[in-house]
Amino acid sequence: MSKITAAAEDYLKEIYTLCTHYEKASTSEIAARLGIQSASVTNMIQKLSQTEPPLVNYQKNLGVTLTEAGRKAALNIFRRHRLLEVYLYEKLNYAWDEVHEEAEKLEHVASPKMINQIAAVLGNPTHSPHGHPIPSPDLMMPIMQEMPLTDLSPSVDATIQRVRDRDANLLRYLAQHNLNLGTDITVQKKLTDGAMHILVKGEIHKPVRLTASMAQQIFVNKSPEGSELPGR
Amino acid sequence: MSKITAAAEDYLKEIYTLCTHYEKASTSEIAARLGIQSASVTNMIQKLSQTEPPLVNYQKNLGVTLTEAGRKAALNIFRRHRLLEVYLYEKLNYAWDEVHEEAEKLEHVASPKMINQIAAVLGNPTHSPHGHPIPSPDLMMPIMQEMPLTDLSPSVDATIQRVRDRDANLLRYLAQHNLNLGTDITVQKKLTDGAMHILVKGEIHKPVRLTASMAQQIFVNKSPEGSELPGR
DNA sequence: GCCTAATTTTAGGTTAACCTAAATATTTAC
DNA sequence: GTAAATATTTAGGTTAACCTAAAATTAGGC
Repeated sequence: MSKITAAAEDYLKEIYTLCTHYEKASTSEIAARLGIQSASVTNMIQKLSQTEPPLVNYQKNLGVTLTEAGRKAALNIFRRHRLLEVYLYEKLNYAWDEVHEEAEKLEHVASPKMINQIAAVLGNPTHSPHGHPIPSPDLMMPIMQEMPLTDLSPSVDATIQRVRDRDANLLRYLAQHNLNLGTDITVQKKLTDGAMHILVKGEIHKPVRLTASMAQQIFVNKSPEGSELPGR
Repeated sequence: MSKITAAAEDYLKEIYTLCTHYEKASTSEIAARLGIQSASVTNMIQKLSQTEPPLVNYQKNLGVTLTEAGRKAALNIFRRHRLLEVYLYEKLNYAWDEVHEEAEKLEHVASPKMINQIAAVLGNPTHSPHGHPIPSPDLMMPIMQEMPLTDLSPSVDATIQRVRDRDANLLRYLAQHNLNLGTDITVQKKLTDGAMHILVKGEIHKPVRLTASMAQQIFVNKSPEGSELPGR
């Protein structure tokens, strides 16, 4: 149980996210997402598979998955990261497009005590400012009830539940057009290339245009049943 | 003006403090205070003297001083460190013996924006929880009016103004005996080895014993003139 | 099924920040 | 003033985390 370095923590996070999507995380995908060369990834993965206990399952050319220890470590980092995001947003007046970058650095140095205090002061929030679930202190991940905005049919009422946090420009654009977490919306029109026009409920403004790649980063909840705002 | 690494920041802080005491900082003193080997210090100093602009003045075997750029950088780090300490103390319920260690890590990653927000939320404090002065945004260091407790004559009323922050055990001991910043005290008796007995004003408890090395880390203000509490 | 393309790994190199051991300066002590 | 003690620097080594280039493996196209 030696100390996990900041770099290793970044790998674990990416492997976690990739594995929720694809079963196994490939060397080149990890490299692309971390913005480094695949050779470096192979290298780190080999190290992570030789720690005691191992953090990843690795066999040459076959992709990586997390071990239970690796999964726990990853959940812990997500908890830290997302609590820090909420804290910056709620207590230090950060905008939601600014919190990710700062949390990315703080998560590697904040002590368990600091994370506990932050969670306590915030009242144990369950979701980040972008709607990502925050693992509980015993590392259980809250279940999200959501669908991709791209799957929402026109004229159906829905609420914005989650937005990916990597693209600060997107987050700024959404905030500018009043598309925030909890905002009720409808798809007015879908274009053939995947772009769409969105109507914000209760506003008479002209519709907000979203490109396909923007829409892909937004997740919603159909209104009738699930109209509660997540705790942020 | 390339980026100053975390390790370099630690060197600059130590060189700053040593230079306020001794004119020049010696390799071995820096090494002792950072808990590393002198050879490593020589190495880093040579690098710090070759940056553009140089951060330290260095000539073989003659000790180091900070350049103006180095001094500015050091003051900036002290500002960050001490603001973070106040923040942890005031907003996250840290005890004063816990803040130093946490701030030591956070200071290297907190962005200028974060430091600004923290300063604003706290109302621009001028002193750390241990009474150390916090450089202003334009890096002016508040002037301290204080004397070493070891210089205080028995029976003279004084107020605790500053305590060095490196020794968490000392800080805990002081807090346990109600010796906090702003506490009014008197020296009851000085022993020959430099130890002393302290009376806390307004308390009927038996005197608090301080060893010489403890007393050396405490700084006070004689009461008549300067009885204001520092802003913390 | 074979060949090309893409992916992954190996091999060797770089930088930052430490280390130890040995060499060189400097200071102190008598 | 010289020898012994102390301080500083040099030289060479280690580890973490990246890199590039080349070799090996796997996958896709027809």
